[in-house]
Amino acid sequence: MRVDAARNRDRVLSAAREAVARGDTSLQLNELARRAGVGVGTVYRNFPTRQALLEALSEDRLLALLAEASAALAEADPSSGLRRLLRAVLDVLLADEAFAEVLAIRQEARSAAAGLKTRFDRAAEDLITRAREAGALRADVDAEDLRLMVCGVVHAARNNGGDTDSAAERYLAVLMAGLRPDPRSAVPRCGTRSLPPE
Amino acid sequence: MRVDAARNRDRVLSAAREAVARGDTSLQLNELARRAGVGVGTVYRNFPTRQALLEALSEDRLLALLAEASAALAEADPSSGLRRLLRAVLDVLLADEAFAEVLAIRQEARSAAAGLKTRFDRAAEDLITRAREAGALRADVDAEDLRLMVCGVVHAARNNGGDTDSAAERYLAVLMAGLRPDPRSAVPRCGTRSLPPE
Amino acid sequence: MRVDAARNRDRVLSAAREAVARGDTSLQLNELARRAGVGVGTVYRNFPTRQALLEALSEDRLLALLAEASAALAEADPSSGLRRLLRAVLDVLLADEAFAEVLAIRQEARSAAAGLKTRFDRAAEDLITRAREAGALRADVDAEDLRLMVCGVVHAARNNGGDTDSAAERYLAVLMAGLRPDPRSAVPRCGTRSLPPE
Amino acid sequence: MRVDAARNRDRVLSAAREAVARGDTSLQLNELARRAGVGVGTVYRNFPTRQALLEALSEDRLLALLAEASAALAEADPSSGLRRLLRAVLDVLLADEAFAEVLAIRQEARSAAAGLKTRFDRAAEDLITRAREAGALRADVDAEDLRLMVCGVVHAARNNGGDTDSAAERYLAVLMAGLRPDPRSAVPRCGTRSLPPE
DNA sequence: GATGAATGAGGCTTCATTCAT
DNA sequence: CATGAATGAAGCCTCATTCAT
Repeated sequence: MRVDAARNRDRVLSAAREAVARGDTSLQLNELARRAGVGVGTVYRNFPTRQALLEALSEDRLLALLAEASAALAEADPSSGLRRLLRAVLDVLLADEAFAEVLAIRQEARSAAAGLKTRFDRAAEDLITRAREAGALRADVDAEDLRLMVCGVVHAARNNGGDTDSAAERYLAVLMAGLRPDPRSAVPRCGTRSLPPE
Repeated sequence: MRVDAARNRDRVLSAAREAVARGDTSLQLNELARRAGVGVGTVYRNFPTRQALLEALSEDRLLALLAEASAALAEADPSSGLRRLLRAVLDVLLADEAFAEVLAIRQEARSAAAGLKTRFDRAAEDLITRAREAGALRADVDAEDLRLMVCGVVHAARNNGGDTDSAAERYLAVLMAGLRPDPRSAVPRCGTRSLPPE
Repeated sequence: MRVDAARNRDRVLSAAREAVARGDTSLQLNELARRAGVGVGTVYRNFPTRQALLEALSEDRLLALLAEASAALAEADPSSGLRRLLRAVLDVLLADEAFAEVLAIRQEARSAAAGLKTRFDRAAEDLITRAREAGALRADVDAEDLRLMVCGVVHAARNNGGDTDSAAERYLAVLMAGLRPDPRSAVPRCGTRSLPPE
Repeated sequence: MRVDAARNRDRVLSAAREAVARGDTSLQLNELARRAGVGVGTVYRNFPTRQALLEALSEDRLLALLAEASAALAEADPSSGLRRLLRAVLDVLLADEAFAEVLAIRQEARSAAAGLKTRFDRAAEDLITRAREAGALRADVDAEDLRLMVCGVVHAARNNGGDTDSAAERYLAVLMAGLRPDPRSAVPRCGTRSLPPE
């Protein structure tokens, strides 16, 4: 019966993913059960609350982002590593509207997703430290800030009247530019290397 | 009886403002009627939908921001004028959580608020153009982008675990830094103006 | 509309009384609404909880019992006054199964029924004191005790396999006999008036 | 495997006893299975209904009461024998809230508990007859009446706002006093036996 | 205009029972 | 025999909106 149970659980998750893809992030457990062709009780057994379902949906995403963070850390250039990670977060958020809730909202529960999020923040912190030491990142932002600002970018882009993706593109560019340490405060003298060599 | 009607409308608006100030942005018309000491029907007559109420609430805010835009345009320095406006928007959004919905969401209706928002965007556009010509602003953002990005900043700050205001402060700093034209593309030369010669 | 509202309220109460009379004391608000031919919301507006409905149902009963208590107090013989009241309580409980919940359960809410119950207990206390002073009632029971013991009598009688009423009759007789002060402790001497004159 | 089955059954019973001791008499079979560390199916096999479980739980109690009835019958004084039995019933009921359901409710099934209850009633009947003949018990109560009245006493005591045990104590005293034959009908004479001559 | 009672669809959740493994 | 996942009817309650007065 392990197999059956797993299949049902997957059906629910699939239905949820489909709903999110359709742009319906309400994730009503009853409705989901109907769509998944499964009893309400089954949904409730697996995911007692919408939040639990949301977190289950997010685990894959978080694992992918963790992998991305590792890859970013493996890059030689701290700045481009960081850029890569922010991009990756942005892409996931654009693809999965519901995921923003998990990434933005402060988790209270002791859950797998909360753990992964913490691990992700730690990985990001490593990148951040490295970038900061390389002079590529301003001093007053930490992993949580970055995470939330990317969420902010997506939030803004989604409300844009035109193309969400291209808006996100531009807003991310603004964010990344804004993350460079302030040249005025950092290297105020002309003739120094405040710019990368062309 | 015109007076009575106006007073009732005001009562509802007051109750709504109070609710928002309390952090309750659900603005349930029934509940509001109760708090305002007014029949539900009265609320519905004046504000057929939550959205209508929201927009009514926003008119003051939008007028204030319009005034702010004028003042900003009156400033000598284009860059500081722009900064001033962004700050003002941020402050209003921090003070009024519901206002973000009006500022961020694409209006459909032919409403007073929609008109004011358009006027605000136009005023901002003036500031933007001036700042861009002064080389203080990157080329790829318009008034809508700015508006939405500030909403994004507030969105991010509100989800910050610590102090919302200080987070907003930092995020706005990042945004403003990011809005400067990319020094790499600008071919900056020591002692020259920061814009490429036309 | 006051009239309409009152009629609806009464319909619900009637439906509830009918249900109780049928022996259904579950008083499910949805079901009641259906039977009363009224929207669920209407029931919930008038009686937010089953308990509230129960108490509303009880008010008549409690008023009747209060009147009975007055009448009992007006009787010359303390003992027969008390007997009369216990009988009255018993009769009401036999006629209305749901009423036992109100009479037995400790009310927490500030409700009309709670107030009436308190008033009833006070009235009973007067009877009790008088009977006690007349040597017709043992010293170790108060109004609450009497109330609960009559509930106990009904509880027992309802579970009797035979005729509930006749069982109640007998159990009440036992109770009333048990309430007389213990002749051994009270008037231990032969030749005194421990018995009423024949 | 017979051993396993028995152990499982015992686990369920233990869990049920524990629940009752905790004051939870709902005895939900699912919940019980979880607590007992046993599958739901196992619970259902052993106790198809809550009632069945209740009766299984009661067998010990009923056996104990049967023993008590024998002991009471062995006492020289009919009156004190009866008192002893009522006390014992009361104590069991106070200790086990669920047991009242078995003792009070009319059993339908052909069950072990029903049989024991009948045997108990028969044993009580012996005591009753003896007490009646000794003039210590009124004529209009039988074993079922006594059983139910003690249930009534517990019912009343549980609803008392103060200490359940002390209330039960008092109510039992009232019951026992009430069980004595009515002195008025007995034509009592000073110095004579309290029974009329046959 | 104002009132607020009425409506009832809609969403949520539990739990007794079954049954595939 | 044991397991425990699955089921879904059944109950609960809210709230946006209408409409009789």
